[in-house]
Amino acid sequence: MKYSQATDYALHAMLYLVDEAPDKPVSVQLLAEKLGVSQTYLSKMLTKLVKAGLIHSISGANGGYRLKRSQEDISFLDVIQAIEGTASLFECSFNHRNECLIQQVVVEAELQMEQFLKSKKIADLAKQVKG
Amino acid sequence: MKYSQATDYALHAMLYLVDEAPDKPVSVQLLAEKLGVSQTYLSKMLTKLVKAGLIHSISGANGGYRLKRSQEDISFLDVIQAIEGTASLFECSFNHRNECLIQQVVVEAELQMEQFLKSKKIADLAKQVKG
DNA sequence: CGAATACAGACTTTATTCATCTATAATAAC
DNA sequence: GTTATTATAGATGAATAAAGTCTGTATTCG
Ligand code: SF4
Ligand code: SF4
Repeated sequence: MKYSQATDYALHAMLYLVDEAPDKPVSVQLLAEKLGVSQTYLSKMLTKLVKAGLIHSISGANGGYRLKRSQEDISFLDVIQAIEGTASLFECSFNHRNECLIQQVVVEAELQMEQFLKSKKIADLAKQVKG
Repeated sequence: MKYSQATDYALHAMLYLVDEAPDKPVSVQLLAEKLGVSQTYLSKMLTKLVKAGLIHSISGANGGYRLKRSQEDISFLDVIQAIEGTASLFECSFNHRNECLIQQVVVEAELQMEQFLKSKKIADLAKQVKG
């Protein structure tokens, strides 16, 4: 049970954008080169980040990707959930709704983790890397 | 990204053992029937639980599985880690050891979840189901 | 217009999960 | 000691998901 590698790429891409893209949009070509992954593959993840409202895309020449929200607001949780989705770690086929105590325990546990990941911002990391 | 179905089976099996197996060992045959899964498949999970030290196995006629530790000590975390292992959710191929800030964040986040799962005991759930 | 860029869908390959089958080892009952 | 009953281990196959590629389309700048 692991995060997909796509999450790895997305986190690094965001880290790059936060760190190095103050004004000009960054193309997927450049990002893919930096991360050592193919353009078309990386573009799928960036598109997910766009749909999650984390970054903004600009078509056409000189286009690319740019942060959308204020940097300080983008958390690890935002990026991870954009890629991995928000489904629970535990989902049983017998859906004994509202009465599944196992599900309740796992969901609450996940909430603990999510709360922490929400408090950690990508920008904090970029600062640390620089300093 | 989800827990494997094996974890689902293992949790239900443990729940059964905690709830209904005070003295006599329970055979994999009975457990498999209760859970609606094949014996050989379920036995793999039970073997993992044995190796994790949660239950005890007895070969031969009238054998089966029995809880090992005191019931109250067996947590969700114990069962989940017995099946899923203890690897981190995030593991990057470039192993920039000790300096990977992303890894540090995720590991600490996991710790939050694990702490919660450790505090929740299987026995608590069995009680709730009964009452 | 033509080049550069993002986006979308079909497709392939690879890895993991899920599950079964078969064989072996241990032990209780007879 | 033989037999029935149980757990354990390993090989194998099927189903599903993840990882990655290819091709084509839409948008925008110059
Ligand atoms: S109680 Fe929850 S986990 Fe158990 S069978 Fe019902 S839905 Fe599934
Ligand atoms: S910093 Fe961490 S996540 Fe990033 S490449 Fe290094 S090991 Fe991988």
